[in-house]
Amino acid sequence: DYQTNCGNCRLSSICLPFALETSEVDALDRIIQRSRPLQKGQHLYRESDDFQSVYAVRSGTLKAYRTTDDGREQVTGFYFPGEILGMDGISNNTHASSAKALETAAVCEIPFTSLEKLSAVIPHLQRHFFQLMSREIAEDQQLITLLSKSSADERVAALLLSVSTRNARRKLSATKFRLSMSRVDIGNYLGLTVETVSRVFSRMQKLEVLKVDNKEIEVLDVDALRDMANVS
Amino acid sequence: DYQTNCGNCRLSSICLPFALETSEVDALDRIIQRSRPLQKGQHLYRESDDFQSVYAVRSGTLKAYRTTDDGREQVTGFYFPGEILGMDGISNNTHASSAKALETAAVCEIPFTSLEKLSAVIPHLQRHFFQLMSREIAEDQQLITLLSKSSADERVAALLLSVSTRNARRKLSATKFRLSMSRVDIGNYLGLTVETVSRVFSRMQKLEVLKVDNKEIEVLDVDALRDMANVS
DNA sequence: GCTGCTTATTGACGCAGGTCAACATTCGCC
DNA sequence: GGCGAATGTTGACCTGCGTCAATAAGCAGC
Repeated sequence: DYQTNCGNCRLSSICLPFALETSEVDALDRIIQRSRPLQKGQHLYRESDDFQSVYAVRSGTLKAYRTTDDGREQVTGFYFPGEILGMDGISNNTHASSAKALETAAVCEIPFTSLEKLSAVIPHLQRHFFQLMSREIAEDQQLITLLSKSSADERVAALLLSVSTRNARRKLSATKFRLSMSRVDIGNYLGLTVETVSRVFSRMQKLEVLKVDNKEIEVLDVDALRDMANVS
Repeated sequence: DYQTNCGNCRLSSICLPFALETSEVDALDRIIQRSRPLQKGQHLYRESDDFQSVYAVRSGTLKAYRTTDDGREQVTGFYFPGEILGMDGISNNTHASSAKALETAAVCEIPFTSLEKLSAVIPHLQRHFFQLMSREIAEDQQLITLLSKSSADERVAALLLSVSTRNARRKLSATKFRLSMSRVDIGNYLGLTVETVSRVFSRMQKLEVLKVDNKEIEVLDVDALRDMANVS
């Protein structure tokens, strides 16, 4: 099958609580389903699908988005390997957003009822999922602040720093990476138009903060980028 | 003391899972702490306080906000009776936002470690808190969409409809109510300036969608308001 | 390689909402 | 009830980003 188990998964440090014992990891492993990879553009789930599972990204990137009442799309997040998505579906037993692969991607499916049962007997696991959801709330609130208060430059800088940090966590380069999402998706996520995103990239390149070659990004001056994002 | 228990609380339909048995409600009651009311302007908790508890609003209104790196404030939510706040603190054992009373307000304090323990033995309760957190995520995502895609008119209309709905849930008037938050807070929450909020209210009044008398709002034409908010 | 299609860049222009300023109203406090 | 401070309203002006349009660069399929 597609990958043996959580015990030898190098993403488990991001995805699982530290404190699990081997027997507990095995129990979790038994409920997790690994299926064949999604192709670029394929959906993992769609808005208003029945909610069954949450998903951990094994490889590739996904975007989550919801469709507004007037038919437009709002990207609500990007998900990288080790990150978990689908938790917004728990409240109504219906997915509140859709999730689509931005490139070939593999996920671990975690059936939620099994997870609940297991959580009741593994306190660390229950705690872990409470924490994951809480983190998602805190992150959404940061995005809210970004959308409500920041300029185009600040928004783009903040996204780049976020991608950079998340890459570092997976032992990838924090300064040189490929953006798997299109400019449209970036703009949509940040509440900007494609044109504005493109202009910000150009400006940052002119200021020698970035080197931009289509989706390949190199951060030349992290401090300057931090300044632009207004973070300490 | 301040209110006897959850069993006879008329907000329990909003705040608790339906399916709890009497003995389970009693168990919950035993961990909940009810203290004296907060005065207007008083804090329930502050950003970076140790996280101990989540809180259910018993009466009054609170606002949650976080302070940005450059010292400005971002209002992330308003909390009405029956609603639960503080869940963003779980992930770091530190509150990610501050909560302040907008008027005299009473809350039930729910110590989180006790809640976790109880959740492990009352499946409905565990489920309920997963759902509450999931709902918070879904609501934040709606706000994200609002901030990212909507005009000033749409934002204000959406907020008014939200307040209206939440009033209705508590058997209060859906069309005539007092906004406990200031124009500054509304603007801050919606990513608008006070002036813009004020102008939108004036415009809606001129269009006979609302009657505005300072904080007293009467919705004269719900359908028009829904149209302005772009919802079906 | 070429062809058509999708995605990205750049420029010119307009407007929704921000900013600044003056004034009005409300509210807490004595 | 009166006073001062905080909050809300309205107007005039300005600007950052959206819109529209033209062009360029990637990319999949043949």
